[in-house]
Amino acid sequence: MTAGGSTPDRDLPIAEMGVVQSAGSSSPIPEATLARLPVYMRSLVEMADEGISTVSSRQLADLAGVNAAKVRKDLSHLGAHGKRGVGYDVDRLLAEIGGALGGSLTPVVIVGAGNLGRALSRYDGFMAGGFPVVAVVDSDRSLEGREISGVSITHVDHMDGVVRATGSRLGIVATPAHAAQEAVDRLVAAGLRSILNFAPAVVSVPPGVQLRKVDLATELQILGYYEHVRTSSEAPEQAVG
Amino acid sequence: MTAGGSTPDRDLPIAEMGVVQSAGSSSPIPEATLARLPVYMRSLVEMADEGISTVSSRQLADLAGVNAAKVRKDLSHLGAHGKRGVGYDVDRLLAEIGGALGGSLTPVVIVGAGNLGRALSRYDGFMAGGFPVVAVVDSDRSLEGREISGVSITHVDHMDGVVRATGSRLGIVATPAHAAQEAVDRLVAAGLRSILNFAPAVVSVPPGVQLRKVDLATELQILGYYEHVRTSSEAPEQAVG
DNA sequence: ATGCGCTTGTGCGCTCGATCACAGGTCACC
DNA sequence: GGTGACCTGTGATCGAGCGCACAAGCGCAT
Repeated sequence: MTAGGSTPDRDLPIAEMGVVQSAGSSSPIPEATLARLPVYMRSLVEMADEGISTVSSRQLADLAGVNAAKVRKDLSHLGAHGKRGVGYDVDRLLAEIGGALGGSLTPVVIVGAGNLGRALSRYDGFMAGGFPVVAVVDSDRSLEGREISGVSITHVDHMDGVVRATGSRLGIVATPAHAAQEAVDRLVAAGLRSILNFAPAVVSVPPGVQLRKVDLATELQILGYYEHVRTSSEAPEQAVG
Repeated sequence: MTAGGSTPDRDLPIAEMGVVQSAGSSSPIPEATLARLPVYMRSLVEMADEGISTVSSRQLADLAGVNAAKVRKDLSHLGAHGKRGVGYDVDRLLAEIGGALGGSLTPVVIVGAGNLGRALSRYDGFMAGGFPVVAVVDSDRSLEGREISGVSITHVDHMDGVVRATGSRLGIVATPAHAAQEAVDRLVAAGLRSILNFAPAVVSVPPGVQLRKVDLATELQILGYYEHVRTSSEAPEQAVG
């Protein structure tokens, strides 16, 4: 592929991060499906709690706010076999989704004990989802030793030891933008391969490391755009009286 | 359901929410582009601070971590005209992106003063991005009057008045899952048309209301999947020494 | 036992976004 | 003034995901 010296507009390579290839063992679940599985899971847990044992794609679709065909196609990726004319077994479905997503507990380390870091450390949803926060590190030595919901803050210089001692497998970056790249680098150096970045900064990771981004300000700006468009187009009609 | 006799798999209608149609006045910027504009903006601000006055699509692409062609196509949606052979004028580009995204300040109201709500209220990135948090409401009366970074908490029953008094245009839902739908309903009733939901729940809104979702637990579960896949495929080689 | 209604699983066409490649325009330098 | 290096804007191609529609399967009522 254009090996020689041509390539007019070649741009930067950019480590592909669409779908992790890894050793394709069992299931290459598409990203879009992956993002919906947790939503299905929550609905299924509720149903299980209510004693419901069977669910149709349509019911699940309503609860999850998506299309029924999409639900079926999503579940087909799990090798989940529902019964035609009946539906899916709630418990079995829960087990299958749970199995696909990793099942057991996955410990998390959070970098940055500022507003956001502290809030995330205390966020019940993580623990409930099987992601206990087992470590919090920060670059501020004055925070060292302070406790957040049972976890004491460690200095970032000791990250390697903390990650090893706690068995952390997922890293969350909740630092200011200017510290994000270093935080990520340190997490990678400590052996982590999956990182969630909350800092409003573009960071790069070596190939093989999964990096996802949650950009709070950007989300608001997107909403702001629609709000802006709406008000702009409504303004002319506003002054009626 | 299944009222009529036809429509084999008709499923629910689901209020379209792909691209807001509104009165298509000036620019139907695609979602994907929209999500990148704030990233470009941050890079451009940095460049402007450094006194750089011109930028090529390639440079901007490097800073934003994307493809140069994508940058050009994105910017073309703004009617942004760079000079061939030269690049884009940084200041002008900033003005154009800012204009497209809404420009001026857009006040935000946050529902839910728990861990997450408080953290978001204090999040500098919002203010910096032009989204000052002007109101925080909660259903817990014991929090009433307490201050968070200059804003005092109001009871949710007074939401209408607070929204009107503060001129809030964007709503953020940071409640527990079970309270999310009601929070959204109240925001809509108060006249807001753009809502960002942090609660891990599926909520529905009437047509014409923009609803975006940030699902923290889901993000972790997606990472957990990749981590799971990776470790599963590496496990066989693990037991050596 | 048999028919009928309900539900799954999936092939198909469509839309959207990403990337490539190139023609057209601009500037600097000689 | 001419030439070459550089950069933008965009048409074309490609792939992913979505929704539809339907054939195949299952269970209940009779």
